[in-house]
Formats: sequence, C-alpha cells, structure tokens
Amino acid sequence: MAKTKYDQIYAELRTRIEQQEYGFQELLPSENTLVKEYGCSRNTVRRAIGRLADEGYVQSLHGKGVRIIYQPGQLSEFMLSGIESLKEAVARNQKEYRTKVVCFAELTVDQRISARTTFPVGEEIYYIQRVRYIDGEALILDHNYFLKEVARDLTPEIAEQSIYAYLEQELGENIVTTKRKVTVERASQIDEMYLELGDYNCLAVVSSMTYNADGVMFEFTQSRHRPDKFAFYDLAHRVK
Amino acid sequence: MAKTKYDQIYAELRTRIEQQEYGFQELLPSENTLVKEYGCSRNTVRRAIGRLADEGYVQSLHGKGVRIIYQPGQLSEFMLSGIESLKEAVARNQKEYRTKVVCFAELTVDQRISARTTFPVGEEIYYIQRVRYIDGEALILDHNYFLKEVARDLTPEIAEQSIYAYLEQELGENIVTTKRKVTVERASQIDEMYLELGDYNCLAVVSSMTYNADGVMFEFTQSRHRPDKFAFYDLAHRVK
DNA sequence: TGGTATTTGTCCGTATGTATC
DNA sequence: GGATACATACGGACAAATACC
Repeated sequence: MAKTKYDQIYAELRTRIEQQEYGFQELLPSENTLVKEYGCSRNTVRRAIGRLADEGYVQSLHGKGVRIIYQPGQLSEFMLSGIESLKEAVARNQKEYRTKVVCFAELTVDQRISARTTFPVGEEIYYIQRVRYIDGEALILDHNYFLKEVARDLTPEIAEQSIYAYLEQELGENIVTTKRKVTVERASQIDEMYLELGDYNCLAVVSSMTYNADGVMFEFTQSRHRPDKFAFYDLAHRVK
Repeated sequence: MAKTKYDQIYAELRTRIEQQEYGFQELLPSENTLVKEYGCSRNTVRRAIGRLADEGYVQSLHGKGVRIIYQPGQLSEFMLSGIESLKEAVARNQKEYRTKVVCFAELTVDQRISARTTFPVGEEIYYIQRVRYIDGEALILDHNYFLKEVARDLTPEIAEQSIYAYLEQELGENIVTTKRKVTVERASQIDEMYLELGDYNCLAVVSSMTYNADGVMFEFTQSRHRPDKFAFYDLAHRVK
C-alpha cells in the first residue's frame, strides 16, 4: 500500500503512536535517531513527521523534539474527515450500511443548478438522490451532481454501490482535492420524508466540490445529515 | 511579515492568484522557471507550491504542471477556517462585533469537567461564558476553559477584548495546533436565553482543543452558533 | 554564567524516477 | 525517442532554540 519511503516511515510511526508505544506528551526519537533506524536521509524522516503533524498526531518543538499530541479514543467516533467515501468510512468503523437510489436523472445545467453547483450552464450532468442507511437507520440524504464527461456511463446500479470506487477503478480517475462547507439548514419536506428526524427541525449539511487529477471540478454534492448522528472533524495549524 | 524564503514565494504566488494574474484553470510557471525567477533552489519553490496546494489554491499534475483551482469570491463568505480568533475573522470581513462576558469563574477540574474537556482532574482553570454579537445580533455562545497555569492572570476585562491577543502579545504564548469537532445539538434553555434562535430547536456546536508551542493543551472551547449564521469551511486532499 | 552538544528549521545542489507532451 | 515537468531521495551546510554540564 505504502509505496514511497516517507510513506512507510509515516505509517510505521503512526502505528506506534496509535498503539501507544509512544505515549501522549512524550517525545518521538530524534530525527537523527530515526535516520539511522530507517537508513534514509533526514529529509525523508522530516517528511514523514510533517505528515504526522498535518494530521494532528505530533507537534514539532524547535530545539526540543517532536511531541506526541495524539490522545487515543478521541477520534474513534464515526468521522468523515479527509477525503473518504461513506463506504470507506463506514467499513473503517465496522458498521453495516446500505444505499438506496431514490432518483437518477440526466440533466443539462440551467441557471438555477449553476448557481448552486457552480457548474457552467449547458454542461451535461447526472443528478442522483441517495439515502444512506447505517446500521439500519436512514442517516443521510445525498444530492449528487456529476459531470457526465468525467463520470461517464454512470448507472443506478453503480450509484447503489460506490461511485468513487467506479471512478477510480473503472475509469482511472483520481480524486485529489475536495472543498467542503458545513452548515445547518432547516429540514425540508423531502428531508422529513426520507430521514427519521424525530423532533429536530434542522439538519447538518455538507456541501462539497471535488476535483480530479486534471484539476477539473467534476462533482458537487450536498449531504444532508440527521443531526444527532453527525460529526465533522478538523485540524488547523497556526502559520506565523 | 514573511520571514523565510519559501514563505515570501508562497505569499507572492498567492497574491498573483488572488488578483487573477494567473487565472482559474491556468498553469503556474514551471518549477524551473520559478527557480530562475526567484534565484533559489527547487526545494524552496516546491515548499511554496506545497502550501498553496494545502490551502486549495492549486493542484499539482505530474508531468503537466501546477493548475490553479482558486475561484475568486468563492470563499469570501464569513468563514472560520484555520486558526483565527473571532475578532480576526470578523475584522477581515469588516463586520461590527462585540463580546459580553456573562460568566467568569476560577475552578478546579472535577470528574464531570474532565470528561468533557480531557483536562486532568485537579487542574486549576478559568471557566468563561461569552456571548458574541456580530452586527448587533447575538450569534455565538462560547464556553471557554483555559488552563490557569498557561493563561495566567486572565480577567473579565481581557475576556471582553481578545484572549488570544493577550496570550500572544502579553504572555508570549504561541498557539500552534487546534483540533476541532463540529456537531449539531439540541438547543438548551441557556442557549435560548442568550441567542435569538427563532424557531430553530438546535444549533451548530464547534468543540475545540488548542495546543501551545510546548505541545500542551491549554484550552477547551465549546462554541454554540445560531444555525442560520454558521458556516465551517474545510479542504481535504486524497492521499494515495 | 557560559560553552558545548543536541535537536529542529531552512536552504542548497544533485541524481534518479515517472508522467505528459 | 526526446524534451519538459513534477516526485522522490540523498547529502551537506548553517541557523536557531534548547538542554546539559
């Protein structure tokens, strides 16, 4: 899986941290120690550490060392961080899941859709509505807009499995960047029809735009989540 | 402001992109071209580009070039991304804002607080409740927990201004990493007392843990937002 | 207090691999 | 196949912050 050297080192260090071989607030072995251990250059070790820092496992302290700030269990809840399809996230959390396609259409982008998705007017797209069940509960209502020229020959059958798997494995498309926005919106009648909202009158909405390896935005998705089962994680570093 | 070379290059390229000197979907000059232009090594240029990619301005395409995926105006909405105090974010968006401290207490962490904040039992902390008004509207109710040994001599007067400014300018503390979680929760009576929720029965909750330059978590904050004025932005890259 | 070793941060130059055109 | 462009990796130099004696 891990192809590059720094990726292997990253993965190994991450495992050690997650298994608490290195504990919370301790220091990692110094860069020079790791260089000897892995028989690589300092740059390579530093890249691995940089990624651990990016993902909130460690924090570098100039002149001191690299401190572990990972607290076990803290992120073990159901999460949708990074770019991960729902299927992947659910599998990682050992939940049972199912998708039902409630609408599958081929459309041309008009003014109204363009305003919402930023796709240019006139583009050919697939529009899909999907309900996501996790452990038997209807938790998410997805509205997907895929550029037809990228996600070509999409079918309801594929949409019921994994669109991402299809794009990557069948079409060789690489998903690279996703921009996301989290908001809270009032529940619509459609939301209430598909999701069991109880007495909540609003829900969590994740709007996302996804770019492929050519830098083309080919997907706009609005995911409407039942509020009590929703969590979104994030990590930020202050840049001086 | 920009102290390092890669930081200067990053800032300059970002400006050019934001001013659309390089437009959406165009390619950046090649790394070698930039090396000549800036008279630096390729590593340095690559670091600058790497940061632009991290922040969603560009996307590197192996063998092709670096494509600009920044769309002006798209992120101009009120956003709370990166680590930014509310005061900073609001100032950047030219809004009028005010903070009212409704509770200021010094506490010792007990079992209940520890479970919520992950601070160890027995730690001395400040507990502060603040209502944030933006353009005259009560939009956010903050519950702050600060480690007393780091945020020493905090006062209600400081809390009414900017705690972050106090920590950085007066105490010389550097905020480095923040872990955040966004959820949706049912509105409590306290929420309804301070925020004008209309007929919303829930709100957006951002829970965050902040670490200083020593890798010590010194702040836990729960920000409860009026749902109609809340937005949280994020950017993710797929790691192969 | 001061000097030395350790550790991380920045930067450079070079070589090789891989993808695109 | 050759030229161009990004990706990975190595090794070395010096600076800055910290730790230790």
